[in-house]
Amino acid sequence: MPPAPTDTSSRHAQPVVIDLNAAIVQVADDSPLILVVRPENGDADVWDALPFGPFDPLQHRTMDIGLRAWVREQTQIELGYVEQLYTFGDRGRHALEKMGDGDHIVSVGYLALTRGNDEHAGVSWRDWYQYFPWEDWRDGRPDIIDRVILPLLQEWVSREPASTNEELSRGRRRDRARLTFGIDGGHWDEENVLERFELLYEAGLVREAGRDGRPNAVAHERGSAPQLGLPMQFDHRRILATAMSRLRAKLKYRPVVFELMPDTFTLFELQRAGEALLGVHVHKQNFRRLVEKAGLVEKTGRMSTATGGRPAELFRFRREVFNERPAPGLKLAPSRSRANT
Amino acid sequence: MPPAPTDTSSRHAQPVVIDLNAAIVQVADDSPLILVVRPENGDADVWDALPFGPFDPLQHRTMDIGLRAWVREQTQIELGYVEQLYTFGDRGRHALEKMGDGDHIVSVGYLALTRGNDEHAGVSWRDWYQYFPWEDWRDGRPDIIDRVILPLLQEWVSREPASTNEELSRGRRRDRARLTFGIDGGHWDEENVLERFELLYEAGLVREAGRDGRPNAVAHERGSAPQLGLPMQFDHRRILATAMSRLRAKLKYRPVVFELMPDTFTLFELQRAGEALLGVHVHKQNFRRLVEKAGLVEKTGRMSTATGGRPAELFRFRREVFNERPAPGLKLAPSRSRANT
DNA sequence: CTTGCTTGTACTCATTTTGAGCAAAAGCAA
DNA sequence: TTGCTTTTGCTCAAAATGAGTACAAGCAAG
Repeated sequence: MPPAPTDTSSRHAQPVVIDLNAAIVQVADDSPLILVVRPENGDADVWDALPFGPFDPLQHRTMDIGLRAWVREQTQIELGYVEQLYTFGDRGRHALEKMGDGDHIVSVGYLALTRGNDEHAGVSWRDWYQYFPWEDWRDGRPDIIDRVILPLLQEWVSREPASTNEELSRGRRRDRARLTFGIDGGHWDEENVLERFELLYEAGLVREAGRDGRPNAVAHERGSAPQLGLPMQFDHRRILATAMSRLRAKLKYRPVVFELMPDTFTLFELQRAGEALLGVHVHKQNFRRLVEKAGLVEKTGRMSTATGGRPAELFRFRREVFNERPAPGLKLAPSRSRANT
Repeated sequence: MPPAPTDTSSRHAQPVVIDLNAAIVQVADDSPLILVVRPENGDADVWDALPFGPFDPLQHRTMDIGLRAWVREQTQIELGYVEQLYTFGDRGRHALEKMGDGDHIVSVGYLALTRGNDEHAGVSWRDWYQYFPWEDWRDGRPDIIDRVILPLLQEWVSREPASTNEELSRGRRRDRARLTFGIDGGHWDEENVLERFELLYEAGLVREAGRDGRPNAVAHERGSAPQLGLPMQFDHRRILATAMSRLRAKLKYRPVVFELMPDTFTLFELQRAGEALLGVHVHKQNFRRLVEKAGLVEKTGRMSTATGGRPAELFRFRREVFNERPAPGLKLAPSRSRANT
């Protein structure tokens, strides 16, 4: 077998430790829930964290296996769908407060889906919109956007440094705000969760931004820092944002919702789950047309009477789609009008 | 600032070394080229490798920066677009031949795009279809598929173990072959580069599969192992497959082709570049309708006479699209008929 | 300097897909 | 029965898509 062609002289680079972070998602009662580790003593100064654990290549052949192992240990949860998100060297630029020169940590973010699971010592499920209140448009445009975010972003836009290196960057801040938050004429794209969070971070509007020396100008001027969603430890809210973006995108071209659904469900329940994740409403009749035409579900013959109106047929996921064609997802297009729930 | 909530008792996990692997792509003369490191002495037994280098968190703040640094050093190339692909613990299951228990390597794959660049000591540009001959459908279905791959896959399908754990896995192999290679009735999806490579790997049909003890049954029975594309060192061909999949997908929803184009170009040149990457042909008139309607390009007023027929207008990329809407890509749908080139 | 060859560019047209609304069906409760 | 609620079936216009036809504009050979 051939030897490595490039010389490996610089192979004795700083050894690092690998950390696996998991955004574990569940949907219950129309709410997307995320598993977080919370301070035992209810200390409000201690922020929530995503569960994480080390990766030991000696014990586990792959990182996926390692992830499943410590999640099982820490939380008793057996993960279903698992997908790698992104790897940050030294937790990316969202560095933690201060660490010795000794331990360098590379963290790998994961998205994992699971069906209904109860709480367990030390961990709890939280609606992910508590961390991202501006991402839930199911009851119309969240007013935290107009009340808090936009004014603060305006300030940030107007503080744009006069001369920047890059020629084209004039009005760059304004453009980014318009694109990500869809203000004046722009369109809200529910997939841009990460872009929006990064914008808020750069603008110094989220609590986490205070840590790495970024001047939280706006907040300080006002004396009272606005709280834009609950903060999380390290760069965990960023990882959660990545997970949300990825999941919202994937939903549309791969049948991942079903990983979050019980065995049987009504079409409307399925729709609600999708909407919970996307944070928008879709047109009901078109939704069922889509799902049925795509052959994603099949009737069970049984009915659900818990609807409050006409009983609904219970469906189940057609696993066969995997063997038929490159399995599609729910091409959910948010409905403009809120007419048809 | 808050301390980590989960106990970090197991923090002294095996330290590892981080390797960054880059799939650096360029398009020239209708060929997608990939930068590889080749044996100095022309030794045929030494396989090509992707350029790679270590990541040292002490020297570089982020992995992207580290990547750019050693690429510049090793190859004099200044990378433009860079995107992280995937991280393998211990190079994933495609382990290298044998390594001491000491050094555990985690490798992070990257996709990078660059405009025309010349060769340089130790590295050279190769058409990526040399590694994946079955992926180029521009001159119709490549006959390596019918001549070599399908017969071998048939054998593999028929060798499917009679009783497997999973209930549903009867005929699993047949289904996978049908889905990924689009045989009998299936549809060829040019994005499934990785899935196809993994299938061939599992079936023991690529040279790399021999290394990790997988019985290369078919090849051995026949005495002459068929060569399905050029092999690469380690799991580099897998990384390249990942890069191709990602790039082919991204092309359709983000304006990444332009990272590979010269300053000005004709619409047909743009089309050829897209086709080279996708490995399929698209309908010419519809292509220009798409590109112009999407506002991706603008006229320069100048003409190109190098067309061989009527001179073509020269266009340039409209950078403003980035500031207008979530910048779109070329929703290239392969044309069924090969009528309109 | 006209004919033929090649490629660019402008339109057209049928089919599908998409977004949105109307209306009947089927349960429950007053 | 009469409302009220939700499910489900269907229609319809607008937009997007796939595939042509036709003509324009250069070059080269005769």
